[in-house]
Amino acid sequence: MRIATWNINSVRLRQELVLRLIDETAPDIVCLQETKTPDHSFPHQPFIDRGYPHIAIAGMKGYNGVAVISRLAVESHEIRHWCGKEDCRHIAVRLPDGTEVHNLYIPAGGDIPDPAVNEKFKHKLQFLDEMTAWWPANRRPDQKMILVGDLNIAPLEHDVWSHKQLLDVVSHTPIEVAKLGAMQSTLGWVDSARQFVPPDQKLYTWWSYRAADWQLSDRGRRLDHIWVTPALAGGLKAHRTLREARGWEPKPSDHVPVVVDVEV
DNA sequence: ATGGTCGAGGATCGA
Repeated sequence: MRIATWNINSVRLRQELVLRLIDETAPDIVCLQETKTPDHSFPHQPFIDRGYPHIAIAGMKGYNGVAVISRLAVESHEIRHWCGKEDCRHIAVRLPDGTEVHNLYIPAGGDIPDPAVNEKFKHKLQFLDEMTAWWPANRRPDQKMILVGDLNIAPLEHDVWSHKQLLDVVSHTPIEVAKLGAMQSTLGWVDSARQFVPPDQKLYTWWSYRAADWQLSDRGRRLDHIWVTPALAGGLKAHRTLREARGWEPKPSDHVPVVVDVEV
């Protein structure tokens, strides 16, 4: 199976770019985050026409939103809620063979890395805590599962352009990294990109819109991830981070797709 | 140290 994840930052504005990803990489399943549209205005038809008729979405007006677009049959889907909010950050699909794909958009967390003064950061940490409790209570490491999405955390030193300068910047603070690590440990989730790109090598999936020249400054972060359970880890075959998509015209997302091949 | 740019939706808010 080939699976892709991409924070698209408005699926209506960038549906042509999603089709370009499909044409260039031929994934079986595409997971999107920040679709930013209610379900009634999600653009189903372009994906159906491309051979991806199995679509599961959880959208809302203006913010967040996740979608799974598949050319493989999907047996069922489930929209999950966290922190008492219905804010469209998690949709899971179950394939006929029992494999589950969990598509996540973890809260970004605002600017100030202090839960006492920043409600958004508090929400991010609580979201991680709730998920960390949920996985071992509801799923087993021997179940075939893929967790993808914009996790809004760059856990490793070389997942950011400057480890030192980002230690107190939300997305790379020690408390977030520790909580993401705790969630990863619950089922022994394997970080697929780092199975192919050594941890001492820089790897990013996001570059700010605010840079004058994203390529020149190259101040990126690896916020987008594909994890698999131990049951699938031995089947990992390939990984691509599509850095070039940061320059796709006319209006690139600030995130790029990550694509993984895994035997299921 | 600061400000820089996007998208949604029609003023700010969130990233």
